[in-house]
Amino acid sequence: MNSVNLIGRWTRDPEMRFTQNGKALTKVSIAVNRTFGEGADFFEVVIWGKIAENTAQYTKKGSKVGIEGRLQQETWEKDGQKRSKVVIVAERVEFLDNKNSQSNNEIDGFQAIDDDDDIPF
Amino acid sequence: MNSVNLIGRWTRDPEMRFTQNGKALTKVSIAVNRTFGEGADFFEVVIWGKIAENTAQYTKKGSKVGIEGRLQQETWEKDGQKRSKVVIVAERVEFLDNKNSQSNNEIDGFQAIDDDDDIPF
Amino acid sequence: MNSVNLIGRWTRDPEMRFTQNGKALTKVSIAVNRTFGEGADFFEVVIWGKIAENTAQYTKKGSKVGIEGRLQQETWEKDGQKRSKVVIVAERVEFLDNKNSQSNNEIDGFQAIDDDDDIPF
Amino acid sequence: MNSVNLIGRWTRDPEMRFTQNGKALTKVSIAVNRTFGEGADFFEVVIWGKIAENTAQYTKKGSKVGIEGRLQQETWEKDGQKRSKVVIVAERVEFLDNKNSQSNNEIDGFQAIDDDDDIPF
DNA sequence: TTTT
DNA sequence: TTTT
Repeated sequence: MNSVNLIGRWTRDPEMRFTQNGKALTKVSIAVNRTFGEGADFFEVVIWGKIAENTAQYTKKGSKVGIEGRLQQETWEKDGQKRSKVVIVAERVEFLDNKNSQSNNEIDGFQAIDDDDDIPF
Repeated sequence: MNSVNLIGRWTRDPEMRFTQNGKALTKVSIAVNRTFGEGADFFEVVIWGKIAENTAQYTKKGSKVGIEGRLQQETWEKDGQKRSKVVIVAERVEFLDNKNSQSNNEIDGFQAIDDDDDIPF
Repeated sequence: MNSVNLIGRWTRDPEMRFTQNGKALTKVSIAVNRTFGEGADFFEVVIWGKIAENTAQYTKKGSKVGIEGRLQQETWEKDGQKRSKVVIVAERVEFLDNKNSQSNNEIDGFQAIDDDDDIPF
Repeated sequence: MNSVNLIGRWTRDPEMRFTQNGKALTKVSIAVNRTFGEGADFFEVVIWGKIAENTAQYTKKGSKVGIEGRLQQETWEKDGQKRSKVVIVAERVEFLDNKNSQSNNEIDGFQAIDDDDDIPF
């Protein structure tokens, strides 16, 4: 079992690229406010596939999102030394902003929740 | 282990009362939209203590919230028959609405996320 | 967002059948012990596909499992009255028993954790 | 919202100390097997208070546990450079081993699940 | 209806 | 009984 749930805001614009296999990969980082008003924690988020594309297209720095995913340890070498860090692989991303939100029918794989009264859900 | 995380909207105004022990108890129900735009699921939510008071005071029918909690089975008797249902005991409630959101410093036990554009990211 | 994580034991043997579409569907219920030793909560669990088959094959009444999934509201009519209940749709099931545990290579879609003493930690 | 749920095994003995405030603090790391049998991810875990004491006393390297908690970013300076890493602050720890498991009445704050048939639950 |  |  490996399950993570967060609500926060992107601290920068999501950056999407396509891997050699043609799969979309978006990287972004999230600020999660602490419960008792003392600052935030910042985590790196990795998103694959259609959700990666939607996130890059419909959200930006400052966007509020809810994410469901799992923790992953990324490892690499630098100067002959093994390094590692923890990232969140998001398997679902939910737009929580007014401006950016879209209907579920328009954006595949997203669950948008709107605040505007004039949007025809 | 017993952990639940939801984002949705209250389907009615939260109803708060105080138990005989003087502890605040709020009951409300939440609509959680499904991932692929086909309707919603509706769950009952129970909240205790200071968070119960804040929820009753600062949210209402239609308010968007994120909740962390656990599943609980409530049992009772009706017409001599045992009945039971599943409710969510919310241990944290996060306001996700513009209108209702307050700073973490103002509302004890809540993590509010503002939609203002002046966030220092 | 709709995410549930539980650890508990099946209170009865998992019952599997195939739907008209040929998809495996397993129903079972789980007992989740409360944190402070005062009894348990009982929830219904629904599992689809290959995981449904594996659960039916490799677990039974009393088996200890960890499950990741989501809450779902089931509705039906009885005596002309609308009835509804909450079930957990398990998207991952992890075997936590010695006897039943199998390697990840043997059972597709499962993450088994063995109790053997020869783990290379 | 910031919620993490993991099942895995300690990769080393939990190390407990008391902070200047007299609060118990246990550090340990966990190996979480991946879903499809390809290795594991390793995360650092921090535990406070009574649960920290129980974890240090009743579990050891190789112990299987379920943890509920939250993600936290730890930051420090090294060689004048800001460094940071992600750790899991465990708010609940559930013993999943036969050998180590104890009844809920004996160990405060733990939910133990036994595999032995001869333990009088 | 309930697991250990 | 249901939110947007």
